[in-house]
Amino acid sequence: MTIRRLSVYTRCLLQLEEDGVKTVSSQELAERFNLNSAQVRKDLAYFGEFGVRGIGYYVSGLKAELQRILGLDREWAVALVGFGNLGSALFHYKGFTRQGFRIAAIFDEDPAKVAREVESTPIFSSRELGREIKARGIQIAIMAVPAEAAQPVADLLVSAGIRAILNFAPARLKIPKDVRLKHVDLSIELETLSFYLAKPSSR
Amino acid sequence: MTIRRLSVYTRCLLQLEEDGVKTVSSQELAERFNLNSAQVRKDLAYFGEFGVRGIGYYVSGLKAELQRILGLDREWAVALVGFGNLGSALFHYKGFTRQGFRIAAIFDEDPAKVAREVESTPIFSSRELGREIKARGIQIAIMAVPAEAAQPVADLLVSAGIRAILNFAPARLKIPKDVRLKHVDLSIELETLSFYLAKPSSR
DNA sequence: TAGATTGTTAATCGATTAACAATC
DNA sequence: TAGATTGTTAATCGATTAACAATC
Repeated sequence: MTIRRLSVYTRCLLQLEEDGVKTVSSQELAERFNLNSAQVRKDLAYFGEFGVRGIGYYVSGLKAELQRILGLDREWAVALVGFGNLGSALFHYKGFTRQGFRIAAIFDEDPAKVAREVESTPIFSSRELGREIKARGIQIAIMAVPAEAAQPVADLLVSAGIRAILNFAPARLKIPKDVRLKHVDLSIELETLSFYLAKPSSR
Repeated sequence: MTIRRLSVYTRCLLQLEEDGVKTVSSQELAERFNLNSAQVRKDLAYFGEFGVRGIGYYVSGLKAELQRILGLDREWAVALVGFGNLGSALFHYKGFTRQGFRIAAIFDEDPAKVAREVESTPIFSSRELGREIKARGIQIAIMAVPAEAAQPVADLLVSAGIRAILNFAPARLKIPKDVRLKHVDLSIELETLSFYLAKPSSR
């Protein structure tokens, strides 16, 4: 939860920096997100003393610190698995690149696509997944495969040593307990939304 | 958090039903997800008494109950805002439809796209957003617009009375406090992943 | 020095877990 | 009846908030 909030603060600091704001207090940050100022201070103090008493936090400095903590100060090599309609769009999507996630290799089953290149990014067969992931130092995978392929592909990624998955397939991945792998199932986010609408009165 | 877990249980029950399993205990469910069986029982009991003492839960019955609670027993009319590369792929993506999210209208700025149809789904100008959303009973929007368009589009959606947004734009939406609107910013999920990799030793 | 705001300790709140009577 | 497992109460744990000394 703290990490989620750090991500939110970072976005806000980027905006403040653009607006030319030099310093910001925990109170000001808290108000923007309906949080308690003590919580903001605690979140920030957890990773070091970034603030200045009587002043607050220097926007640029704090932003840089948070980006470093979140791993947004570097580029991540990403594998895109599944190069159909969705995969192709995600490849061209600027959103990932913008945050430092560079698609270093594409994987697909379709022999017609394999061994070709898109904007100088190579497309491999899923059979080559393990080798290429290691060779290219890829730690994150974006999955855009059909639901039925989701679990087999996830298993492949696990044995290739991938460490994080953003899963667009409408299936919940089952990852062995002993594997240190963080994954986000997009479909769960959607289901959460529908609950909110189905039960407008509660929470 | 309970809702997130209900979503996970539902997916598991679907699988169990396919496998022909008739009943399941809180203990069995808990083991699958590294949860405590008391927590599973509490999650389920919160919405009614679905279990049978000495037996457990009937898979089919519980699945149906959870789907109802999550609003997955009906179809939701969804607006797709932004029909570029990503928007177009999301439109053809089976994942949303599969879970009952039907794209009822598309919105885009590009005059070349407006007033056309894709697979009998009409494309409107963003100016028509308010009218069409009301006319079609749309409550959920999927945003696939450029980062700089994200906030203005979100504001439009808010005034059109939309109640949930799945945001693919790499920007964190700012929603007025008095508006009851639930939104998921996909980019925050990504940033959470990178943190996990940047700090492998902690938490 | 006076005012502001941090970092942190202690108090509060909420969520998770253990334990068990109820009951199939 | 004996065994299993629920729903729920009480105990525990962790996260949020209030309060305040430290300090710019």
